[in-house]
Amino acid sequence: MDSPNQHVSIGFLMNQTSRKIIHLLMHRFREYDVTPEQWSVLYQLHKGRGINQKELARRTAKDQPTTARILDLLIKKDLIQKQMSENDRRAFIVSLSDKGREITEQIAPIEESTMNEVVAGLEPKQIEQIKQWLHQMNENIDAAMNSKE
Amino acid sequence: MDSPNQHVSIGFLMNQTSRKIIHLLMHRFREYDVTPEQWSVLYQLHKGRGINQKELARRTAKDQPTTARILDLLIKKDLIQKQMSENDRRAFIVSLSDKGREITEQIAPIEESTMNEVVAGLEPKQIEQIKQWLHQMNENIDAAMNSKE
DNA sequence: ACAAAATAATTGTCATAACAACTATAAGTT
DNA sequence: AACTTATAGTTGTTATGACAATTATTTTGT
Repeated sequence: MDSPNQHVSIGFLMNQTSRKIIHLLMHRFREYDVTPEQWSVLYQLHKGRGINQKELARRTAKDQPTTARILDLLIKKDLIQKQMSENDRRAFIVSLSDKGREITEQIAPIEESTMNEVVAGLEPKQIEQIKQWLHQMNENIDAAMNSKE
Repeated sequence: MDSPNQHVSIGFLMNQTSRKIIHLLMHRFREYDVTPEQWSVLYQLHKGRGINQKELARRTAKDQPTTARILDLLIKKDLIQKQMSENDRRAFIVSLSDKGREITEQIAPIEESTMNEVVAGLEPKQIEQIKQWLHQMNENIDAAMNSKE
């Protein structure tokens, strides 16, 4: 706990904090045998129906292979199912199983209260401010990636 | 680019931003055949001499197995070397090779300018503010992990 | 001094993530 | 319609990260 915070790069700190959040969520979700990344997929499926894998990958900000592998695990656990799209035989529509819906609804409040613990001591306005700055950084990164390549 | 930023959890956003930063750095470092995580190890070795693996793991905020595996890769690339500690025959002292030092010094300004691009549009005071809030979250998470387990 | 506990490092396993290559299907172009 | 290009999804490879178990050494407690 020396925390020489001033001399640490913001990139390093963000990476560290992000990993710690995932780590904490993993602990809190452990009894449901669902990881935070798996939960982010379940959560998107709970919010919006009739989504194919590509769209799901976009909404969870993962690439398609990563999404496909998470879906494999979720199918093994009987939390979701895939059905072939009627319009496009290349695509699959992914949806929650009954068990998946049940678990998602159980985990949602745990995720919410855990994230409240993470941002304890910060005002709602400050949290909105961080989000706005993070969004700005995201745009900067997109611009940097596009300019150089 | 729909960016419905208000409805996205701060955990999700931080994770996404953090991954994008790593992704951008990876591109910028690619010609040196060094990943951002490998670079964080090289950087710590450049800052402080005579460090063993455990201490290096602490300073890079990685666990020991992850650190050991990164070191294996860096040894294969001839960027570092390990020597047995004289005081403690369980431990190894890790240090940069000449090639490692050279590459580290070449990459350092690239990392710095890339991170400047990432935070473009943010005032130094705002960046300090974010770091402080991130630090606060880190402490909250540590407290949460310790209380529950 | 000796047994027990702690510590430094490694190895194995699984999940996530990026990237490239591939298959199958769809959309476009002529 | 045939040919080309684009798209949805999968699979393989490598790196990172968490965790558990193991080995070798050191420290502690008596």
